[in-house]
Amino acid sequence: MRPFKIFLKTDLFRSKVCGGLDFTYDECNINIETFRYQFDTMLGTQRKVTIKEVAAEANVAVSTVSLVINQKGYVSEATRTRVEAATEKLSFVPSNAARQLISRKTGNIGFVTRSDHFVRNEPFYTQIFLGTEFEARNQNHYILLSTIPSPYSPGTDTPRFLRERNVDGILIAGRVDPLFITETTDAGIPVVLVDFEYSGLPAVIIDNQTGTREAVDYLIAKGRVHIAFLGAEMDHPSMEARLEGFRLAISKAAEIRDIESEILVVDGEPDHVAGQKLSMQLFSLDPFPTAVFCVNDAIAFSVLEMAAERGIVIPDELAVIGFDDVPRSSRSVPPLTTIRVYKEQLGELALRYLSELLQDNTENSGSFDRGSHSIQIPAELILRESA
Amino acid sequence: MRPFKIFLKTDLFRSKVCGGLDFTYDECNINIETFRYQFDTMLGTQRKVTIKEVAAEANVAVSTVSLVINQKGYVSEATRTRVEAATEKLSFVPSNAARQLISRKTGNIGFVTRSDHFVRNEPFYTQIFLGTEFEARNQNHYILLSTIPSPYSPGTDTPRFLRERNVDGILIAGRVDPLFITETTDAGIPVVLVDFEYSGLPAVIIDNQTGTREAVDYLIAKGRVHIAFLGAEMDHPSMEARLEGFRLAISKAAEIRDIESEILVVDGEPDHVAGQKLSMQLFSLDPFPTAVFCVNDAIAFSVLEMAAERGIVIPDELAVIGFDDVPRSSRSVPPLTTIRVYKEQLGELALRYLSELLQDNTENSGSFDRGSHSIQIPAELILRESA
DNA sequence: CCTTTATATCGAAACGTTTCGATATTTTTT
DNA sequence: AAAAAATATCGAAACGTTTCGATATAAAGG
Repeated sequence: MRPFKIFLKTDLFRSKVCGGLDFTYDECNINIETFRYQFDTMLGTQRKVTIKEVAAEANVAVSTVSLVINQKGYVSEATRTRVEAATEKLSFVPSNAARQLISRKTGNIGFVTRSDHFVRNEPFYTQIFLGTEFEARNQNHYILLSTIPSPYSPGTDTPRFLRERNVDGILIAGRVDPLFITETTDAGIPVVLVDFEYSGLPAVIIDNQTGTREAVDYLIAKGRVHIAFLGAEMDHPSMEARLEGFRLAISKAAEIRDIESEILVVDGEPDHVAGQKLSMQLFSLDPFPTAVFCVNDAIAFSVLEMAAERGIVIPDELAVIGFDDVPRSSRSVPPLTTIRVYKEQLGELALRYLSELLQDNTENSGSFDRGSHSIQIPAELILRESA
Repeated sequence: MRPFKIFLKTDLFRSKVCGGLDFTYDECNINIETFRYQFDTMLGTQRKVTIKEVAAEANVAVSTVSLVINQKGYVSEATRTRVEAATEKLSFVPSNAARQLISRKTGNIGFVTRSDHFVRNEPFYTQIFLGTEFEARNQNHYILLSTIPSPYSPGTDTPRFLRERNVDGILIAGRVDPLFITETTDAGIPVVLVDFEYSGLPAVIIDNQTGTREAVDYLIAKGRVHIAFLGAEMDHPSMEARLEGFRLAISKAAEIRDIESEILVVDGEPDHVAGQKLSMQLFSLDPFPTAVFCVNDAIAFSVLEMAAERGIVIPDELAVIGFDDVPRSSRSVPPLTTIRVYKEQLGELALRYLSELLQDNTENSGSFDRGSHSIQIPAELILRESA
């Protein structure tokens, strides 16, 4: 809009500069942004196109362009299409940095999980992560991933995005050191837990209890009477719920008594090591059970392996059911009957939940979080050949 | 520095406002940033502390604070300590958004891998990712992860960070659709490939050939004469290199002839499906080999399983060597002798390489990339019980 | 026909940094 | 002793957006 003048010292330079442009030196009465854009492209200096160039191209003010791309306020149909054409033509993409700066939001969401969880053999948390990543695209968020060590020391191990306040909210997947959780909530950063619960914070979890109950009901319906329970890390809320589900299912079945002697648990992570210990205990049980519910697939695999070594026929002599439905479950020998957890969906839901929380936060700022809920998502019994 | 005045309409408001502050209404001759800071904290409106407040606290200009925290230019020892104290006191963290805006850099690095690679059973690429994540902290970068589908369609599947130019560089892990690679290079974004090579682009790869040669040399040294090679996806540069290493090792051994009949390959990913096909072929070989080199651990596991079914004793009747050293290798039966790939290190190195590239790019902008190299990192033969 | 309301557009300020001269002081060189 | 160079500090402009009035026109209401 505003006309401008260029003062060039030599004729040579003058011809050089204006030679590549759409207008001559004499008629430099042109929008300065258009000039800069042309000048830069002529020199090969590819600057990012900004809202200013779009505005110049569409012959409107920058504020109008802003209104168009954010779909706010009043804009006439005519200018809207004009601006959109300009945006398209110059292939304009708004600068994230500038937006962050003015909106005082980062648009980033942190995803935190324990490093040992993340690299373990079965890609459980990896799949959850991918679920959040997928949903993040819809919600126009970026995910920053950070793993934390298991005994966590605040300050030292603090993820960079937390230290630099470079996230709007944080997703915590799986059990982590409570010190980390309090560190983030103390920092005033909204948090949603995934596959874990802690002190009433918003969480997205699996309906462990119902899932387990269905599985055990199935075993009972198939006429199995001696059903063992193999568990580990029983102070984990999910594990507690699974045991609870187990007890509930058993207690409903009139024909079964004396449960406790068939509930086997060990300390530590429910991994293959625990699985081996538990299998040993299982196979020395007397009377020998006809079915076993394992608290996760890793333990079930151990049972399968050890049964194969001892020549115990599955499922005829022993029915085995796991939990999680990791990819390997479908190709174990025999394929494992297990409870499917929709991991991607878990991640998706968690992100959407957090996203909503952030929305609410800004709309009525400082409002109390209205009775933070746990969202439960159902798990599904998948029948394969081990039960 | 600049004195200011506040005009408050009522006495009540006047007392309210100044009541919580360190100074009275009469002596409002104070730095305005200090006032705002105090005022905000009084109201409980926790604004992020900015460089301005630090400057006010340390009684210097904002530019001086900037010089101190970036360790640039001339700053006297006295003011430096004063500024550092202020920074510490107010626990100031520079705003990423503002920095990005002015520096025209995002500080982000994209990590791209195929989704099926990322969620596969063995956390190979997950570990590479964690390596880059680790190094990213040192280099003050954030990692944005995105997976892409295997037949990739540019435009539709384009990761958001690429579309929005929200990364300074991209790391591509494992084989991806060439269309994606050209899309990023066309966009002028520096890229480093990890565990894959393509058209002379900078890459960080494993020394596949030497690794394989060492393994086969070891088998030969142990007196194995009939050595088979099980491979898949042989158009992959890494696989080619492994086969080349195999051939080189064999050709050096005078006592071995007729290799080709013992080189078995199938198409498609080198996963357990390929492993089963290859194992079938292997076990129908005549004369039956005394050792087998598998192009990765997944295939080796299949061999192990099928050997167990057929009662073939490992390593006595058949020595088995894999490649990758995934976590499961140490607990297979028998534990797998394999070639260890330092996955975290691979990721670390790739990030450092990319980081250097970015540095160079800005320093002498527009310079040609001086003979882009592939960095090879050595693999190590790990002796366990299968060979 | 005048007043209010809705629609349309714009300019300028703000967000929180970094960097580029400008200026002032001290030290070194001639 | 004067000139040049090094040191120290500062103010202002810039980065690319969004948002807040202001202003102008068109439509609606009395």
